[in-house]
Amino acid sequence: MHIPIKKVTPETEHAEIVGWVHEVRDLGGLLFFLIRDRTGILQVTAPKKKVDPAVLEILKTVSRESVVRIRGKVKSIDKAPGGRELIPNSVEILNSCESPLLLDVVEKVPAELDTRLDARFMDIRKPRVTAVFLIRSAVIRMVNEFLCARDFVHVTTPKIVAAATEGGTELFPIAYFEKEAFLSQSPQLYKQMMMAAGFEKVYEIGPIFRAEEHNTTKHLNEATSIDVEVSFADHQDVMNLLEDLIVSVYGCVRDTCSDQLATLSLDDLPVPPTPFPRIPYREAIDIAARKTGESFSFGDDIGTVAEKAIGEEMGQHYFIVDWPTAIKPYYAMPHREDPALCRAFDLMHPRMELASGAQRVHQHDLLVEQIRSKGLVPENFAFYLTPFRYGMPPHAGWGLGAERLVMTMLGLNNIREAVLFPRDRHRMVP
RNA sequence: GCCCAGGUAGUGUAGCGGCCUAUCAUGCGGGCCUGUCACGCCCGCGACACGGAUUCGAAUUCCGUCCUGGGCGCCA
Repeated sequence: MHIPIKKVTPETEHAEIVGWVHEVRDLGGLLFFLIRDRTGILQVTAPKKKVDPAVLEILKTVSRESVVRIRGKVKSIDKAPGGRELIPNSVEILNSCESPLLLDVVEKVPAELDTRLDARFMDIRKPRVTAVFLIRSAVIRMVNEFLCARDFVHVTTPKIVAAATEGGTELFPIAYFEKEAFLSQSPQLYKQMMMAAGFEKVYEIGPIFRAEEHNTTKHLNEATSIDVEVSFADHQDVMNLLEDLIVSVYGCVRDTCSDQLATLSLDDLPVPPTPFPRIPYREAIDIAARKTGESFSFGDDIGTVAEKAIGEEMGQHYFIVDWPTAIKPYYAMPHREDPALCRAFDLMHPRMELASGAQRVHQHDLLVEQIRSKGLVPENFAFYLTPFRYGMPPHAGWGLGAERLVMTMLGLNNIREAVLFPRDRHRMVP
């Protein structure tokens, strides 16, 4: 049986490995092959005079990125990468690879993102890209573990929805038999209904769809949202939960993904310092005004320039709290003493927004009033409002963008780097 | 959606009216090489997005089309 390349150490005697031919160096009397699998790279060394001529014959014909199985004797040697190399006894080409390659897996020559995404399967073979997705996998696993450990119920809510009820963003219309339906922009309404169902703590990690024609490095038309909703909790409670989650995920990545972090030259991944500052919206726009020289009025949304300026000033993760009720969704709970402000918050990384959440309105009549004040028609989503008349507990929650979390954690320049097959304004394939 | 910048071998680039039979790197094919690790050396292969216009002459200027990147807006 083959073993992962990472498990081949200077102490190993014999090994069988399977993987891709990463690089070939023919020195004449000596052949070097670098064989790559998900876990690492191993040098296979073939001195022409010492290896079986039949093995040599196969080795001489194998093209880069072909899939091979190699058995041999492991030699401990300082000169080889990782202090060990494999002297082959047998070589089998499981599938040969065409040439030229679609892009350079060894990264001697860079490839543009567009080229990379067209040949994504091959792009992902690059150790640096593999590392990003192994870390992403670890992040998602840790979010699951973190929330399970706190008695959260994992739920799955529909992605095909009947109406554009939530407002805020454009939705993708789809044909649903003889009716029009939409792809869900967020599980918001459903996770709130789960509060009425009595689950108390729910989470979902799933796709969300936004039909915005944006063209930026931090937006996707299909993204992954980590959504949480908690009964008998307020905005402060769920902010604390979110902060704990972020710190915990960073810590776990640092502890369990050291190989991948090293591949990305991020050996010292800093865990964000806590507590994350909570700055009121008014203070945030003051900072933006001071840093940019532009003027902002209460009720203005925080645009890209302001967001950057505030992020620069803060220099770490932070929350913006006490948002104007007018620019947050109807389900955000207004402050009792000042209804112009609400119990909504955004979690910010210096580069961008990561999450937004709020204590929700749980009183039916107030919710209806707020829906009307946003110019929406309550009758259009009775399915959502009904539970509020039959014992809806007070609750709060948030939604966190998984891609943005990974992107900011690893310092990726483009959010597309954090998605296997990104969907943007112009790309549906592959 | 607006604005800007682009599309040159498989990949990444240089060239920006005639010195272009188009540069360099990588790759691929052939040759030499026993410790490479971006192996090295020699020979060769391979490209101006598409359509139109201007011009004696267009990769280079202009118009249109398609495609891409970035900034902003919108949005999370």
